[in-house]
Amino acid sequence: MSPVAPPATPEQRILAAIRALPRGQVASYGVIALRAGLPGRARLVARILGHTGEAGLPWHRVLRADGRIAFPAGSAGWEEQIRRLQAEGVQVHNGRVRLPPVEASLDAALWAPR
DNA sequence: CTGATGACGGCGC
DNA sequence: TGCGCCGCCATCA
Repeated sequence: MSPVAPPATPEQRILAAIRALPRGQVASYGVIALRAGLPGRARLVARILGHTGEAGLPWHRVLRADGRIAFPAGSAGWEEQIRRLQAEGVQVHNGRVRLPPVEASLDAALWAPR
């Protein structure tokens, strides 16, 4: 591997972070942004998801910070995401998922000044 | 350049 | 838990 920092555009790193989500595990937009090295860029993650048409991308494992589906309740995307999550064994109640608490270190990183 | 928009997020009530 | 307000960012009209 090259000893230098990974090239990758922000978009590439975000997509990589999403692909890295194990089956049956979920994460918020903010956490994905953190893992991509882009603290506070949750909205960028959302835009990428809506724009990319990459096949096989586990987009359904990305939820809002409060554990709810980002799509409007009742919409086609909303139902599709719930279906996919439940197919992986994720418990979804009324469009909401129990997210594991964010670690203090990540919490600090999120609030750290840029 | 200005204002609106969105698969967001934190905070207050 | 629910709802509204505001901040932040990239894109678009």
